[in-house]
Amino acid sequence: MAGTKDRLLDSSAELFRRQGYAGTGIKQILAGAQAPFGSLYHFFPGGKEELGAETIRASGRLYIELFATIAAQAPDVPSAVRDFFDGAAQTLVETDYADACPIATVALEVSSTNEQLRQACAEVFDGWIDGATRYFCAAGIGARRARELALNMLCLLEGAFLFCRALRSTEPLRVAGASAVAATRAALAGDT
Amino acid sequence: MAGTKDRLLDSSAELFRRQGYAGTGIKQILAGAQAPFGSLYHFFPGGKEELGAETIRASGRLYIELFATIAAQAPDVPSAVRDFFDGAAQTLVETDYADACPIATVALEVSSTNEQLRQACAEVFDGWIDGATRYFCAAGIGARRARELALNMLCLLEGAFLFCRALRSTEPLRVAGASAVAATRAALAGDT
DNA sequence: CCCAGATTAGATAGATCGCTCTAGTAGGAT
DNA sequence: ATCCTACTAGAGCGATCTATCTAATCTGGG
Repeated sequence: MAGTKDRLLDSSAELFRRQGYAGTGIKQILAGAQAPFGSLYHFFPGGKEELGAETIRASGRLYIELFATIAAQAPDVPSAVRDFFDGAAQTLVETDYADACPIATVALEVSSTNEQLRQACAEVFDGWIDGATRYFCAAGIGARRARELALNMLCLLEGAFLFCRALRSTEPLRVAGASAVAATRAALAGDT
Repeated sequence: MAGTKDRLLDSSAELFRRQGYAGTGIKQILAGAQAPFGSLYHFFPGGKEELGAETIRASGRLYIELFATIAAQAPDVPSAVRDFFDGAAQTLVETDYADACPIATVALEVSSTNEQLRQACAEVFDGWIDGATRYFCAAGIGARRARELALNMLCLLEGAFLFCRALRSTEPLRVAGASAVAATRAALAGDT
């Protein structure tokens, strides 16, 4: 069995992405992790807020790794983008439209209410944007164009997640994915 | 002074978009509306949930009207899209990155936890997608293409809102807006 | 003027919140 | 064997949550 600290992070990550930060109680996190009350404050003396910040950063790292794994298996860059969107749609259906972006729900909740958590989200998002930009740069796209493509892809993905979850449909993700793939191809072809 | 019911809806709309549904307390809503406790349960016997559902629908209607107002003043369709994104960025800066999408925060929170509120969000989103699709159709874009364009524009907008708020930057909105305008032009030109 | 319905006003109930506290156990180092 | 640190365990605190309740106060029609 994984260590208690990891179980706490896993439990809170799953609950935060589904019902947000404010909507998730400490006791619910502990029940999910099968951990006693004392353990939480042993590993996270800062309480819920510290657990939240660490959960956000850990979830962000995991999501980068997911993209890297998919990209490594794809034959080319547009295929990687397509596979990433397809995989997201599949996960969405498999989890009854619960598991989309690991931190978007929390990010919107805390952006205007909790500076520490907002910064954790900002760090994760910056890492995603930089990572995607470098990935596109490595494929031969110019730096400026690569960053725009990265931002467009991520905006399309996050927006589609929002609509898919509320509408209980994968249509937004399919349309946005097709658009992201087309934009990637255009950038690779050097179109202005 | 506006009626108490409207003040309650306005107050909750402002608070929900900034800190979400679970993160907003009834007392906070009442303080914002300068209304007594009894009034809330007089106008909304269903309590917080009924107020939430009505707030979501009212906010959704207002946002459609905002787009219609901007579109009516724009000389052509791409300009309307551009002005909408520009206006969103301006509002974001003016409100210290607080006022973005009126219901996205709530939508992500409730999509997996509260079926009644999820449905209210779904209705609003459906209305936005249909409205934008009809707008693009009226400009001469084929029905299927118009719906894809509408979804892409809305996904870009919502995703950009998320990143802008967390990163405290308008860059995502500017990049996404440029992309939406380009997609609109391409659709109008009949490109495949 | 008076009555009835609409609305205001806020005390309070009962549950749940995040968190602190003390006490206990497990396991390795010496 | 003992001791020390790491961790487990959960009772309980004060605060806050949503919601209910009763009473007071408007306001328009007869």
